[in-house]
Amino acid sequence: MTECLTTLDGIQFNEAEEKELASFAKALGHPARVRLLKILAGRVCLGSDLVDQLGLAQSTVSEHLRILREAGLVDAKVTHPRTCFSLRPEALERIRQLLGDLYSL
Amino acid sequence: MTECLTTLDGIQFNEAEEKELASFAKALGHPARVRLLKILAGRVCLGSDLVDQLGLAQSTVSEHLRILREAGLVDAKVTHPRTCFSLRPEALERIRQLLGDLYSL
DNA sequence: ATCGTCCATCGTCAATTGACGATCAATAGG
DNA sequence: CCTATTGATCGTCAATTGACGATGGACGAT
Repeated sequence: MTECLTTLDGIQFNEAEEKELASFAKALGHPARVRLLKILAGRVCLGSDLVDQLGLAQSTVSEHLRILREAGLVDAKVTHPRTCFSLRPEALERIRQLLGDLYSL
Repeated sequence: MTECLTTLDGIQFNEAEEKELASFAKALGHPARVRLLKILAGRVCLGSDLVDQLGLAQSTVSEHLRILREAGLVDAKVTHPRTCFSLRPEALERIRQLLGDLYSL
């Protein structure tokens, strides 16, 4: 245990927030998912012309959307036979907040 | 190609920025790395008492640090036999900017 | 020159991820 | 009831990740 410039004694970790941020980040950690968010940021809702936009197989896009939904970044409203996907801006705001907590404390 | 609430015609993608954000996010996408950043946010520099803090094997911590360094989130200055790790706040600022571009455009 | 310390790297293993085609479920419309 | 459409899910495969112990390299100090 060598020395640091300042003590390490007083650090308290917020494991919940660490996991929360990591989980958001993981969901964001793929270019296709970033692109999906970008598309959904502009327009309110989408069917799956998202598939056309991404040039990936339908099942692949569906999987990316599932990840984004599970992370809370995207919302899906089913109005059969279509599903409307939308961005959840609160989630992005939350990420910014968590990032802020990270290095301005 | 079904209908969207607004057109999809005019979207132009910035693939470089998408990859940049995804790459940052990927590096952030693990609780141990978030914790490392949290530690490095508070103090200027560290040896590897980081290992003690994380409770992971030295090689594992070293690997997490490598990922953070390669992503540009962390800086390492070698002053043998120690290495000083520090946060690169510009990187976090850049992430916030990329996030902002995502949903306020 | 040797030793100890610190950190990176290697090899390995299990687990997860990303992509795909194929299939399934639910509904609207004929 | 049948069909077409949309999107979720399944199974599979290769590739990547996360973790570890072991090893190696670079100093500083003895």
